[in-house]
Order: sequence, then C-alpha cells, then structure tokens
Amino acid sequence: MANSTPPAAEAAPKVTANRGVTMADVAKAAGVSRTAVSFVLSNRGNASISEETKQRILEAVQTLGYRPNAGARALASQRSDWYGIVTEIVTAPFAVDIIKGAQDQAWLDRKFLLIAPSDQADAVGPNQGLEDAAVEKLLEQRVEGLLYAATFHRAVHVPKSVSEVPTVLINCFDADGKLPSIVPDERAGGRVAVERLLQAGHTRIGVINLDPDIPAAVGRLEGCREALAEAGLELDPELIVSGYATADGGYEAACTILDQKNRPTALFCLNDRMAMGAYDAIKERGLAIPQDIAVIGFDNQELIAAYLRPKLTTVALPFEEMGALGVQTLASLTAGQPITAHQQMVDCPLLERYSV
Amino acid sequence: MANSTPPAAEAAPKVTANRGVTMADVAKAAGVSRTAVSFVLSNRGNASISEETKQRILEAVQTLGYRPNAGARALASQRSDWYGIVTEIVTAPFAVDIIKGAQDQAWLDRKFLLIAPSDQADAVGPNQGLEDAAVEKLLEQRVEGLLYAATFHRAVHVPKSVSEVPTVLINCFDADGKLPSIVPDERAGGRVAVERLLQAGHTRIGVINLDPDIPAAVGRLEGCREALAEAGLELDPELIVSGYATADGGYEAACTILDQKNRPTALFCLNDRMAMGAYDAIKERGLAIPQDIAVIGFDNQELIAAYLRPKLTTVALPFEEMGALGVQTLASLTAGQPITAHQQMVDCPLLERYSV
DNA sequence: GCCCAAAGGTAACGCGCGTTAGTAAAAAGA
DNA sequence: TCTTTTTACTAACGCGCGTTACCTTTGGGC
Repeated sequence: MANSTPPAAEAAPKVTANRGVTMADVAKAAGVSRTAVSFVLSNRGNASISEETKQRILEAVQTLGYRPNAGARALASQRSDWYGIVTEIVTAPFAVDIIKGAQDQAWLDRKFLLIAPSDQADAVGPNQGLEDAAVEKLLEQRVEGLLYAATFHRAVHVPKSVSEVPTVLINCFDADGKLPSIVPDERAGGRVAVERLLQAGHTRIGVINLDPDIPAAVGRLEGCREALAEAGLELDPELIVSGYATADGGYEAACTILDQKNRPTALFCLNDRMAMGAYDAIKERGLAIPQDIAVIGFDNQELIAAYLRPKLTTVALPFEEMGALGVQTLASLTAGQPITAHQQMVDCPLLERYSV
Repeated sequence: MANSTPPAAEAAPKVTANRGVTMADVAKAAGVSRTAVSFVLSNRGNASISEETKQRILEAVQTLGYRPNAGARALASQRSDWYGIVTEIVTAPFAVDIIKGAQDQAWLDRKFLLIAPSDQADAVGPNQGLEDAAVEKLLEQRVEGLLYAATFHRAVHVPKSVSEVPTVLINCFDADGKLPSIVPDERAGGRVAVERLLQAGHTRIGVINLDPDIPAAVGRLEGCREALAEAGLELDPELIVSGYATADGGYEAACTILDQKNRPTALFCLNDRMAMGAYDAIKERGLAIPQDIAVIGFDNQELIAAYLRPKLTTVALPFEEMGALGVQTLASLTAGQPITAHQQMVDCPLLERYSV
C-alpha cells in the first residue's frame, strides 16, 4: 500500500555519470576489489586477471565514466609526470615556439608541461621575485624536471631553487656553466646564409650587424667570415655597419652601405627586422630585389619574412627543435642516463624564399 | 682505536635540505603535532596556537626547507586551484597574448594555469582527437574550470567533455550559444578607426576588406559604415575591395583602389598584414604616408605595425584583457556567482602611431 | 571546593590511488 | 590422498595533507 505512492524525490537520482566516480565505485560495479581495477587500468603484467573480469572492469569504467585522479595517482606513485617550463610568455613571438616544441615532445612522452610565467626583463623591475616564486610553485607541484627558456640567445642567472631538480636551459646558458643547455648554432647559421649568397654568384656582400655584445651577433658574423674565407674572400670593413635591432636601424645601416661608391650586390642582415628596413632603403633607390640587390635575413620571423615583398629568404632559428630536444634531454636526466653533451647546438636551417 | 680510522663513507651524509621533507618532519623538529603545523601553515583562525609555538614551527619550516606538496593538498582539500586552458599554441602570435592575460590574472587569484595544446585547424586532419585528449587530461588533473581560446574570432565546436566543469570561451563562441564567451567588439573597433580618419579630415575613405564570412569582417565593416553615417557620409561601393588576408592581397586591393580616377585620401585596412601590402602599393606610386594617403590598420600585430615605416596606426585586439576577463569570469562561475553577461564584449583601443 | 570556559593543543579519519604480501581455489603431479 | 604449483584475485598499508572531534591543562567565578 505504502508503495503505491511513488516518492517524487527519488524520481531522478541519475547522477551525471562522472563527477566524483572513484576506483572503488568501479570495483563495486564490477564486483571485484579495488586492487583488481588498479591492476587492469595500469595493466601491470605481474598480476593475473582473467580476460573475463578484465572486460567486466573496463565495461564498468566506461559506463560509470570513470576518470583517474592524476593527483592521487601522483601522490601514491611518487611520480608526477610533469615537467615545468619557466619562460617569459610576454615577449611573445619566440618563446611560444619553444613551448610548442617542448609541449609536443612532452605529449609524446606522456608527460605534462606546466608553464610558469617569468619576467626576465624585470630582473630588477617591479616583478622582481616573480620568477623565483614561479619556480617555487612548480616545485610545489613536484615537477620532475625544469626547463628554463629565454626569448633570445644569451647568458642568464637562474633562480637557485632549480638545482633541486634536473634542469635544462633552452636558448640560453648560465654564466657558471653548471647546467646543461641547448642553443642555436649561430656560427653555422651565419655560414649557411653567406654560402647561399656566394652560391648565387655574389662576391661583394654587405653586412648589417647587430649589437656585438650578444652571442647571436658574434656567432653569425664569425660564420659569415668563415664562409667568405673558404671562398678566398674577405669582409670589406666598409661594408659592415651596425645598427639598432629594428627596422629603422636596418634602414639607416642599409642607406650607408648602399650609398657607397662601390655598392655591394648582396646584403646579409643579421636579423629580419633589420632586413625589413633594408627593403625600404633598397626600394627607395629604385633598386629591385633580388635582381639588383639580394637580401638574406636571420631569425625567420614569420610575420615579417613571409609577408615582405618579395618574401624574404632567411635563416630560421630552430625553436621548436630546441624545445623538443630540451624535453628529451630532461627525460634522459631524470632517468639517470648520461646526456650527449653539456651544451648541445642545434642547426639553423636556411629558408629559401624569393629575395636571393 | 677503531675510531681512529674515519669512515669515509659517512663523511657526507648531509642531505640537500629539502628533498622529501614532509609536515611530519617539521612537526617533529618543532616538537608539536602535525596538525599544529597544518594549522599554522594554512593559518586557520579557528584553532588557537600560541604565538610562541607558531614561531617555533615557522622556524622549523625554514631550516628544514619544507615545501608543501600541492598534489597531496589538492587531494585532501578537494580543490586543485587549477584552471585549464586549451588553445592552439601553434599559430603563435595571438594565442600567446590571451595566455599571458589569463596567466597574470590567475597568478593574482592564486590559481595555476594548465595549458594544453589543441589543433583546431586540424579538426579533420591528422591530429584529430588531440583536442579531446587534451581536455581529458586536464579533467584528470581535476581542473576547476576550463578556458577555451581561439586564435581568431570565430564560431567553434568544443569537445563535449567541457560540460563537466565551468567553461568560458575566449575570442570565440559556440554555435549553440550554450557557453559564456568573451569576444572583441569588432563593430566598435571599426567605428573607432574610421572616426579617427574622419577627425583627421578625410571624407573619401577606401576600405580593404576581408573575407566577408568571418565575424571580424562583418563587425568591422559595420562599425565603419556607422561612423560614416554619423558624419553624413556613405561608403562608395567602388572604394571597397576584398582580398586575401595577406600582404599580397592587401597590395592588390590597394592597387585597384589607388588607380581609380577619384582616388581616396585615406585607407582603412581591415588587418595589418593587408596594410603592409598597401604600404608597398602606395610607395610604389610615389605617394607619401600619411601626407598623401593616410592608412589605418586593425589587429596591432606588433611585428608589423611597430616596424612598418612609418609606424602603423591601428586598432588593437584586446587579447590580454580577454584572457584576464576569462579567468575572472571563470572565478565567478566556479564560486557559483552569476556572471554579468552571457557574451561579454571587450573594447578594441586605437593605437596612434604615424600613418594618419 | 566545585563547575565552567577558554586556551592550546592532539588523535585519527579520509582524500583516491599504487603496491606488497598474502589467501583461497583449482590444477597438476606423485 | 596428499602435497605443490599456478591462477585469480583481495586486505591492508602508506603517499602527504586537511579537518573534525576530542582531550588536557589553566584560570576564574560562585
């Protein structure tokens, strides 16, 4: 009799399937112990579970919408499967490619990448300490390793806490040389650029140089000299001028070079932004690229190189490769394996477009 | 006697301080219970700990180099303090600003941002399913909310799992209109751009238009028309031409506009890449910017706008703001608070440079 | 002298999971 | 029939922490 009045409140106890489903729930549903479920899900071979119950368990997982709790797993297994990467998200264009490379590689290795913000530029600015705090937070998450990436190739000071966990530097190196690092091979890149110009028949080559204090400038110029030397040529001191690393700087440098009595037939710009300015100087003089003057850049800043007219032939910085290699190196390190070299150099490939 | 030979093996048992220090260790060192330590560290007011023991505990924390285990804390407290953001890291320049904005805001709110890769472009490509897997991984980490960001303003299809947790869309919206979203106010942006030109005295304005299927093109053009209407003007159909969203596209469009009998005195380019091409077309004709022709862009792609000569006046997309607002909205959502609007529009500010 | 309250703590459970040591039943020798 | 091995599991502990409920002083009011 009492049953004849259906209790309305119990009409819809149907849970949304997932929220808060645990292994114990799955075990109950499948009529086995929690241990059995754990064994099946991490398919440890050492324990023997019959094919039949295994299926039953997997089915329960499916219908209940069970989703493992990564945190609990990490706690119990003592491994988080996380790497941390600290970098300036801020100065966009470059860092992001490093992250992408690292991210992709981490994904392959079933690792998760925890990205923490930094403000390297602000070493003494208002955000002082942000970076240390970021590293601290990453360590609280028990990352198994740390990646430290710079937006341009240079020496850096890393927060001291990084020493508590394997660490790899990307696109930078520490002053004391304690930590393994991955950097672009600037020298080889400069060489490849100039070789391309030589191959196109140019022998009189102008160089728009960068601030000579940064590793990029030193390496690229060195590579340039090497290539010339191999062809029995030398760099005419009159043909090498420095400028600010901007389009305006490139424009002015290009003007002084182009207005000399014995004008070069090709220009090696140490970065793309300066090449952008050089384009203007060249066009202003009624000269055609590449017919009258060939131009080659460095950095492969997509937004510039791929949209200049004509599109710029340039040497690319291998950001994605460095990111990926960083993760691989970290994997070796955390596994206790030896790494190939303390400082690994990655090639800078030539990107042919239409300015040579 | 036996003591006279110092055992070399025991010479350096000094641990590096931190690795594996737990609350129990701190408690022992301070001579209190683990509970007391927990109370002090999370300074819960309800429990009373004397100032003296409190100091003793904090001191022990310091000397032992104790660092809380975020995973364990999350497990016990049932809140991870994480938000997940899924976006294409790939198509760099834009996504990164959204991330930065979100990251900064999250940092303020003491939340951690977990970034997962996506390949929206590959909806049917080889990476099919990457995005679903990414969301799945984020949920396994028990993120408290999800941000889904697109690299350009458009409609998207989100993985169904997102419904399990509060979700906010950034720079995009879902076709069914179920999820709250944050988008740039394209219309107001277009309006602001044209108003600037009008204010400079231009009445005959050419428009380099985008593919009319995307929200950006529709909105910006609408705003443009509004501004003109308010000034009692109309858009001359002859002065509006579409092209590919590239520098080449902009160049060609600009050519057709400039070569008409009654040339405009200003050009509104619906994005900066096209403005870049327009610059070439203008300079080629011996015209000066902004004296003969004023140019205004849209997007504020730094690498272009800040390096064109003269530097481009343009309307900026509020990526950082949208990212930050996304996190704020998510915070309201997870706290169970109502949000201001289902679709929030963020202003696009005008960036004055030298092309008008 | 007795009761009560506050101050200053602590014991112990549970979060969701990995893992080791074991156990019960069936199969295989002997 | 009695051991031994194999198969198929399960009980129970611990990971590091938050939290609730309880316990012991000490001081004060009556």
